[in-house]
Amino acid sequence: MGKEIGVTVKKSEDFSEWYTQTVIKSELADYAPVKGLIVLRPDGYSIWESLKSSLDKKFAATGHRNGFLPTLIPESLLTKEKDHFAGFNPEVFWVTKSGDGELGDRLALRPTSETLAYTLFAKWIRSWRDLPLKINFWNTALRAEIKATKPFLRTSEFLWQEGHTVHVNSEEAEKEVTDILELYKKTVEEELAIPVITGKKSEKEKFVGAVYTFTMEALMPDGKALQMGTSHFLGQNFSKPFELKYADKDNVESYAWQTSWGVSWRLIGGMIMIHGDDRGLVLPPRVAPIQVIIIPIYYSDEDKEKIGKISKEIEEKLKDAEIRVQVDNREQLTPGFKFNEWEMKGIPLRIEIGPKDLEKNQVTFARRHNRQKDDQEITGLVERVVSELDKIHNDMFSDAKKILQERTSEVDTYDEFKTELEKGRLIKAPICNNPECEEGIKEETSADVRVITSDAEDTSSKCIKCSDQSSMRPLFARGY
RNA sequence: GGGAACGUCGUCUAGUUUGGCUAUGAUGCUAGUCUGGGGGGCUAGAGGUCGGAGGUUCGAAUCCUCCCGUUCCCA
Repeated sequence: MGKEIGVTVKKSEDFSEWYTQTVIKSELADYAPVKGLIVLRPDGYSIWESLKSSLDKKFAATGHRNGFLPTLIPESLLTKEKDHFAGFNPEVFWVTKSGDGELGDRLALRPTSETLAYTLFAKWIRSWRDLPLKINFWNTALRAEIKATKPFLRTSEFLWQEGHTVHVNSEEAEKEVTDILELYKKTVEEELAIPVITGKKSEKEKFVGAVYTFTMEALMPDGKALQMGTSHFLGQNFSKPFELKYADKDNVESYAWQTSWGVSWRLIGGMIMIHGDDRGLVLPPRVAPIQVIIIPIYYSDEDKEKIGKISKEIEEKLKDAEIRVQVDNREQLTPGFKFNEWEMKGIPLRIEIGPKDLEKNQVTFARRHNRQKDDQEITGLVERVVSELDKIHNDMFSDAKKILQERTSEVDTYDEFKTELEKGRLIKAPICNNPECEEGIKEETSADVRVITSDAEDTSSKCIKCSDQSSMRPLFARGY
């Protein structure tokens, strides 16, 4: 009876289907009429806004300012840095017409903004006094996805932010790259309760055009790793073709040093996969559009009035404490229906208020992440809600962290590697410097080097592929 | 990159094999009523031209062609 309102498959049995149903049924997003595009509904957009505001505060505190760039980039600009363009070329959408007329120079819908931004930066920067330049853009990027798309994880247009900075020297730029990575890690852990592993990308997996790329990776329940954010050291790879030069204190012209970095709504996809369960979404409290849902329960008109009043009072008090709270006053629905609906939508804390509770001057708390219920005195309720939400966040984070640790393996042979990979593990394994070994492993197992952690150096082991002396012990996994 | 499945009221769906009456049922929606501590009951009502375009035919949701979109599985 009406069970199909909820998610109809188990997370552990059909992960892909579970994910799609959870996204659509919880009303975070819906499909757009064009292939590969999704629409963010208010609950989904609200989560994005929370992330945005948290990041904006941190960006501002570290001296970054926001700007806005147009969506269209002329072909001549996009192709200026050859490797960079080659990396994006197959995914670029082109605009070739305006009305009935053909355009002379066709225009790309930006797959990323480096070339456009750096053309402008070159105009704006004259002297060392103009540096550092630290700008961030909240926008969308468009990349034609040929492969099967998935809401939030792979779509042809996605929301993201891209930061671009310009510095006088390499040291300052490289510090920016690691500072941003740390800022991202903090945001993901503190807002989304997702534990990540940070480090470098391999030469093979780095951003096209970058000198090197830092990444943070999270492990999903199906054993695949999800890249949650990247921070690139661009060196002078772009400043040279874009003539991004400045006069230093001795009035000598030098090419500037650059970084770029970004996170996208993929973070929301990661959050859904990591925390969700068979009943649907489980939202981390700090980004939940509604943190507390109050369900009034009553039998008689008299109770209805009393309970309505107290629900309203509690709502007001929680609002004063800046908690995102809502009373579910819908009269046509039974409490049981509401419980299930809000659980599917992942609301972290539910407060039930009924006649039995009122008699004892208490309410019932029901937590989404572990489904525990207990009674709470009405006196001092606001403080307890605040601490409960923090506790829920901490529980969710430590649970996720425990799982990540349990699912990280260390191996020394290719056989063990393959066995662990089939178990859906993140695997630490020694590899040599020869790029063919990394390539070969990817071809044979479809696992790649996800991240080279700062402690990954290892010259005393044997490469799992060729048995030569190893150079490092990075983390491998299959990726999204 | 390869393979498979699918598209019919808001949602899930019957009907397609073998073309033929007013396109089936449930759920949701609206109104009323009784209810209400884990997806309520009853009564009445509204809601679809069958993903789109073309074609075959006296007649197409059903057959053919193309297009659009979605899902799942394997590199």
